[in-house]
Amino acid sequence: MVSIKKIASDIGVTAATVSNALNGKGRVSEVLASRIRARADELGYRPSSAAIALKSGRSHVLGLVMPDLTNPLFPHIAQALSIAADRLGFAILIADSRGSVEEQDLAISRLISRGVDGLLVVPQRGSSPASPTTPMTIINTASDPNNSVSADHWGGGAQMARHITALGHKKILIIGADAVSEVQQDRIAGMKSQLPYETKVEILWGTAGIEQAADHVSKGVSAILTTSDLLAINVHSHLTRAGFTVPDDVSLTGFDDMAFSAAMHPPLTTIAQDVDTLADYVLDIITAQIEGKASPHVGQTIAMDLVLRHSTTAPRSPSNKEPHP
Amino acid sequence: MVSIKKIASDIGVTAATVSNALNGKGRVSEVLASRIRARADELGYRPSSAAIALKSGRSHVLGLVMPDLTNPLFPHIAQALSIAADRLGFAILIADSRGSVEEQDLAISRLISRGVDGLLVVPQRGSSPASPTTPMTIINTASDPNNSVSADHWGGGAQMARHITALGHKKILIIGADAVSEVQQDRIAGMKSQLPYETKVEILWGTAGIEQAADHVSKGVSAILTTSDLLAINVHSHLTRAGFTVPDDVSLTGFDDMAFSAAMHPPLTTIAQDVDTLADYVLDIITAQIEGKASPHVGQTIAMDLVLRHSTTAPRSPSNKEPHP
DNA sequence: CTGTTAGCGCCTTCAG
DNA sequence: CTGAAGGCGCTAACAG
Repeated sequence: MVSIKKIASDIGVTAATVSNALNGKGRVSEVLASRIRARADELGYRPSSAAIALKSGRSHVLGLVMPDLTNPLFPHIAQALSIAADRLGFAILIADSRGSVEEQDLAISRLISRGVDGLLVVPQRGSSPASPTTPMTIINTASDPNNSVSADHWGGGAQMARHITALGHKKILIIGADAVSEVQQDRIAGMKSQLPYETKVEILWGTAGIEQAADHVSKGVSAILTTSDLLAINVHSHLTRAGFTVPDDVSLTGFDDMAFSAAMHPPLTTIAQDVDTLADYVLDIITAQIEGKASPHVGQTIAMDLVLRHSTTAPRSPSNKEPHP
Repeated sequence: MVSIKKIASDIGVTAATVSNALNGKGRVSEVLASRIRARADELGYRPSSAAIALKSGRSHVLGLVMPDLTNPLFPHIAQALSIAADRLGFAILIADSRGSVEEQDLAISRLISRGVDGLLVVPQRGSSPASPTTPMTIINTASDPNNSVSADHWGGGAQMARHITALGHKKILIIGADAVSEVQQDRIAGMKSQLPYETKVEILWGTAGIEQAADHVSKGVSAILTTSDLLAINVHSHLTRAGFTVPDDVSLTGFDDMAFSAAMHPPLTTIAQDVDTLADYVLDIITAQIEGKASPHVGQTIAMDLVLRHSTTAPRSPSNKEPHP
C-alpha cells in the first residue's frame, strides 16, 4: 500500500504538502501539485480509509439490517440503497437478523462495533430496535411509532380494495401471512377501509388461509386479496388444484410485484413499491441524522403503485349486477 | 466514543496496560485486569475498528460484488455468506455491478479503496475481473478458468437430464435465458451429456425460446428443460395459454429452486444449490488467500440437488414405450 | 508486573 | 507557498 509519505519522499516534500495538493486545498503551487498528482497515480495511490476514519471519526459506512435476507424484497431494497448510498459516498454493510430479535440486536451491536456511521433497519416483526448512540433509521410502516420512512402500505391496500370493488366484487376474502407483521396489518387495514359497508369480508391468516381459500370460493367469494405475491401464487396453486380458474372463477391479487408475478399465468395484479424513492428518502434521513440535522422526509410515506395485470376481472353472476363489455 | 485512554486515566494506568488487560495478554495482574474490565463495560467500551484496521492493516471486511442484486439467487448467497463471514469475524460490504463490466470494475475499485481484505465476486457474464493487489475469489462455474469455487452447474444439468430420460422422454427442448452466461452454458452442456444418442434435442434462447415453446410441444416435444425457475414459470405461462397442461402434456423443469417454485401449480421440479457449503468454501478460500496460504477448496465444485416435484412425469404415448403404473 | 515510546496514514493547526 | 508538529485509538517493542 502506497501512502502519502512515499509520494512525499519521492518528490522531496512533506506529507502535509502532498495531502494539501491531493485535496486541492489550493495551498500548493500548481506545478508542484500536478507533479504530486502525477506521481500519485503512477503509484496507484489510494487514501487509506482506515486512517481517514480514525482521524475524522466517520467511516462513511452504513449498516443495513434486514429481518431475513431471503425476503424477496431484500434484493430490490439492497440494490436501490447501495446505489443511492455510493452516490453519496457511503458503502453498505449487510447483516441478517435471522428471524429473531436477539439476532437483530446482535447484528446491530456488531455493526456499531464496526464503526458504522448509521444504521438502516427493517425491523423484525413486532420489534422496536433502538440505539442510544448511533443514528438509526427504521423502515417499516406508518403505524409503527418508530418508523422513519416507508412505503404507504395502507394506501396500497386501499388502492387494491378500490380496484376490486370497482370491478363489482361484493364477497371478498383477505389472506395475510402473519398477523404480527405491522406491514401486513397496515396493508389489510387499508383494504378494509375502502370496502363499502355491504361487502362481506373475511380475513384469514397463514397456511389456514391458503388451505381454506378454495372452500370460500365455493361459498361465493369472488375475489381474494393477499398481502404478498408469494402468498398469492400459493393460493393460486390451491385454487387450480380445486378446479377453480383465475380470474374467471375468482379474482386474485398479490403485493410487492416480485419478478415471477409478471411471468405466472395469469400475470398477477399486484402493488409495487417505489424502492428508488424509498432509498433516496432513507439516505436523506440517515445522512441528516448523522450530521445532526433534521430531514424533511422523516415520517413520510411513499405511494405504492397498482400494477394491473390479468388476475382480476369483474365477478360472474350473480353478484355482478352491472353489465360489462 | 469511549477510548482505551479514558479507561486508563480513570483507573490511573496507561493505555498500553488497559490494552493488555483487555486483550488478555497476561502481562497484567488479575486484580488490576478485572478492575479494568469492570470499568470498560461500565463505560460501554468498544474498540475502535478504524484504529485496529490502521494499526494492523486488516479491516476484517470483505467486499461482495454481484452482477445484479436483483438476481433471485443473491439473497441466498448473501445470507449464507454473511452468516459464514461473521462466524469468522468478517463483515460484508455489498456492491452491485449493475449489469455492466465497467460498473463491475468500478465497484471492485471502490471496494478496494474502502480497504477490504478480500473480494468475493460473482462475475458479470463473460467477464474476468482481476485484481493485482487484493485477494479475490471468483464464484462462477467450472468452465471459467478463473473460477475459484462454484456449484456444479454441469452436474446439475446432468442430473436433470438423467431424470428426464429415466422418465422416458425422447424429444426434448432446452431453453436458456442468455447464451453468453457461462453458468447456463455449463448447465446445458451437462444436460446434453446425459441424453442418449437417439433423443432429439433442440436448444433455444431467451424470449424466442419462451414464445416458441408451445409450438415445439405441438410438434412432439414431451419435456422442456430450462436453465432457471423464472424461465420455467414464464414458459409455463405460455404453455397453459396455448392450452397445454404441465406435466400431462409436457414435463417442465427449472433451476435454482426459488421460493415460488414450490408454491406454483404444479410445483416445479428443479435443481437446488447448496449455498451454505458454497459460502463455507468461499470463506475458506478467501481467508486462506488473505493469509497467503492455499486452500484445499480452490477449484472445487459443489454438488447440486435434484428437487423432485410435480412438473415432470413420464411422457404420454407414443414416445413412451414402457408401461408405467 | 507495569510504563514509556513509537508509529500505523492522514489531516489540521501553526510557523516559517 | 511549504514545513513541522501533533494527535485520532490502538498495540508491539522495549524499558523499568
